Amino acid sequence: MTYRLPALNTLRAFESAARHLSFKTAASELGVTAGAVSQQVKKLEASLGVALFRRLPQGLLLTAEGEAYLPRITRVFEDLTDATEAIAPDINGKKFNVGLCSKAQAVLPSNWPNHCDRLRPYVRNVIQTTDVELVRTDEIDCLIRLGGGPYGDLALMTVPSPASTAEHPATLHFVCKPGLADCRQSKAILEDLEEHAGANP
Amino acid sequence: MTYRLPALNTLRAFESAARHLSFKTAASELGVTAGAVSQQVKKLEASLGVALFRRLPQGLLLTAEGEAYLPRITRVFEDLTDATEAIAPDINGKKFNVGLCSKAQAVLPSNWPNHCDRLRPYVRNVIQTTDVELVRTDEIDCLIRLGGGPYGDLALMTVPSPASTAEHPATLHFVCKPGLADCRQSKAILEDLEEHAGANP
DNA sequence: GTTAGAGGAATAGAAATACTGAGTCTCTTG
DNA sequence: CAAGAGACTCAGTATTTCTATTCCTCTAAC
Repeated sequence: MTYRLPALNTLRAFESAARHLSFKTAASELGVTAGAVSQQVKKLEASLGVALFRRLPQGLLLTAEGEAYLPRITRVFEDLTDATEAIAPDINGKKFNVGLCSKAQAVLPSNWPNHCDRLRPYVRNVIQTTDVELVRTDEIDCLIRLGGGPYGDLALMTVPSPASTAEHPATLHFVCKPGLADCRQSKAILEDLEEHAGANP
Repeated sequence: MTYRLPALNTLRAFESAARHLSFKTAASELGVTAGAVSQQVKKLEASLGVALFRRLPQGLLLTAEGEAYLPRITRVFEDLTDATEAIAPDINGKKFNVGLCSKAQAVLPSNWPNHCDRLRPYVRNVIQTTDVELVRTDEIDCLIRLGGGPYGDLALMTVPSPASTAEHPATLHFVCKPGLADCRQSKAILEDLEEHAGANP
């Protein structure tokens, strides 16, 4: 059985762009530039011989075909994710090595991340550092700092810290590679930070 | 939602190799060399951190993981094919432009391919030619000849011709690009050739 | 109106990826 | 033992993809 299919990578660009109705947002989700997404989508449309988006000056709209295609493609990616996790659980389930700077540590519960059970499945170990380079080299999966930056090509998510005052503004920075920005581990940690930041005595 | 997935092209290599339990056969199905398939599969295994094949001197076997993965990946490709055909019927449904050499014509029903309705959905038109180059340039999708070759990088499938005798051995050659070798159109035409070759008065 | 900002399109060049082709190895077959 | 089949490796090449920049259109604010 030969499957005559569009280039598979172009489908990822379409799926993300269609969900967000924005090439720019899709680009940041995929960790590439908007131009790359635009090119991939165009290539997909050309290979299908069908327009999937309507480009309006205000932004994107899906055509009828794009509307019909999106849920099925999303479904395919979900199935693929499930199938892959079934045989290679580590691909999404691995535990994070977390970098934590001492100033950030100061605004977190003293035994973080063991203050409760929630982060246990997601965190392997925590090392004390402020070095963003360790994220780039994969020695740690994410870095939590109190302010700082900029971080260049890495993804930054912030959590307002209750330790922040008018005189001493402070925000927790969660830095990781773009590909990890939206995974379970990052989400769990961020959610926890949001809840517990400032809970320190 | 960010999907953390293996490189999608490596999945095609795996799917094909696993179905055939042969890198070489998979390679010819995909229209590349065996080395390319081998590399792609290895890359997939590395990214999953799981061995999918056992390489025995006698050939390939699937590991338990590969065994579990194959049907789900096949399913994903089928779903993808269905979804794609739903919005872009031409991707698999286009009609072939067929090249037919006069000698081959002589062993086919006189009004082929209109001798019955079966090929109507698959054939747009037929031109008389023996020029393989037209296949390479996409001016025709397949070429039917009585013997000949070799055809280099193109795919060849043969049908024994009843016109063949001990003195004059003859075989119908069906030549197309590798990617079209296993599609519906090719299958329908080949099946028909098999049935009707030699049916000419 | 004019101006600033946001988002998409187009392009050339750079970077990453995939493919080929030749040579090697092992096992099977005659 | 020789020949053949199939998989692996490696270097070089070809192709694809991405970036970075520039341009364009429309919207919104003044």
